[in-house]
Amino acid sequence: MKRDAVVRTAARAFAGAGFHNTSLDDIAKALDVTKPTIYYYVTNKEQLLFQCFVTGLEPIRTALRAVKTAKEPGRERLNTVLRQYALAVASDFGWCMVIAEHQDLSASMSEHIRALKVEIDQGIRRLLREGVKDGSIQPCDVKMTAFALAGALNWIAHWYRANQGMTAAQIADAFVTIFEEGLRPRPAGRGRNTARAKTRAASAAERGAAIGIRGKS
Amino acid sequence: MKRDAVVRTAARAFAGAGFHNTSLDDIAKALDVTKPTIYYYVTNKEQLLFQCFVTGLEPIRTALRAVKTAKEPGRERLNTVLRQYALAVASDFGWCMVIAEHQDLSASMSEHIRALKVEIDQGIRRLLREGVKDGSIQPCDVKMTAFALAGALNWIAHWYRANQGMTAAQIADAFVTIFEEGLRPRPAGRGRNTARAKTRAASAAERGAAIGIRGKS
DNA sequence: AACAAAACCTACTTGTGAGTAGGATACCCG
DNA sequence: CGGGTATCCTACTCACAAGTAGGTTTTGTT
Repeated sequence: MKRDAVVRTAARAFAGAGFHNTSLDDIAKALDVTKPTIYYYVTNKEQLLFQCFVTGLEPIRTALRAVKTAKEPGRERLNTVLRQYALAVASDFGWCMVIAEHQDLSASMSEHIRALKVEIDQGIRRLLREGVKDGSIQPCDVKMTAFALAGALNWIAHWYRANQGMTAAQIADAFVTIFEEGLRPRPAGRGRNTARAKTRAASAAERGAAIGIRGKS
Repeated sequence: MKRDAVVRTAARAFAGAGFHNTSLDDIAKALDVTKPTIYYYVTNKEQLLFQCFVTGLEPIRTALRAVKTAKEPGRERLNTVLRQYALAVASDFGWCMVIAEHQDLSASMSEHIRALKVEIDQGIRRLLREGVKDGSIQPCDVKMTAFALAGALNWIAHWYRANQGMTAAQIADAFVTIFEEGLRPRPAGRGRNTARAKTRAASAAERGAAIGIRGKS
């Protein structure tokens, strides 16, 4: 559907200049059409953002549903979701689903979005709880941990640019490792992933800011 | 200075409705003055945002400078900075320093902000490297770890509201613990913070979304 | 009191961007 | 070929918010 192309183009435009700094004329120009054409496919600028939102969130919801029936331990299932999460955030719609503010949406759409986010949040907490129960995850403050995970992953949308060094999948792996291992040194030799722990020590002293300005990564 | 009150009020307004959804008339009304009065204290709407930015970032920079001379191991120094970071993000200026986009600033100011952010990022990476070197931090991908830390902390600005359960300091502690321990279970008994590890298992099954909608936390 | 500087106001201009009216062209199906 | 539908256009309206012109009040100082 052409409508999808409109939404995708809008998502890229929003990600590039921000929602309020992107006029519908801009989007139209990127599509080589005029503004009324956009309105033929969508009713609102608001609805456009909403669509980006939902489209971006969808793969995460799917992943959450998928692991619900899996028989792996909680941590593995969580990791699966986190990887999909990272991919989604690094997609064209990542910016919209993460940065877009509910202030820019009407009450009803805002509530809809909120519901979707709550669903994802609860799904992650659920996996955490189950992981703790089956012993694959360290006992922890589930709520805060979910916030930390979501924050770290969401933030990817701020700094990730495609075709600049790492792929989204590599980033996902790196993050999973970081969250699994923790900063405090673990007794070496023991545990099952000593090998992996070694590969990840490749730290590059490149320039760039973790805080969220787009520059050299 | 009254100018500070203007900036602080602006910060709160921006945090509440977003930069573009906040008119200077709004800010003026919140201060019980009129728009031209704002322009008496500040030249631009842009400069207003810029000031919020710098004000919010300042305590983090200070903390980074402070730990530079400390003699503690890297992990302890990093934790100190992370705690200060969390406090800053949870402050009135948190939203501005985290969410505000460089798109809304002129080239020069944007560059200025970027420099400050790079400074903080590099400071964190430095602490990570030093921690790895002195053995207080697990070998890891320093760049990605800095991104994950910054992301998790920055995200606090999206969901934290003062006077709703946790204080900023408690959140900071929770996050530090999460990042220190990691999700993968550690061999019990050993290590120095078994006690702390117990206290943090207090997970409450409250409702709310980690993704960033403001509701019941 | 007198004067100046600081602080603040009312009443504008102006640009921009969302959204619309109404019409033209292209495409499809009998 | 003819009529209907889908797609897209030119040319507007309109509201809102940033920023300004120019004046008034308040405050401090000698």
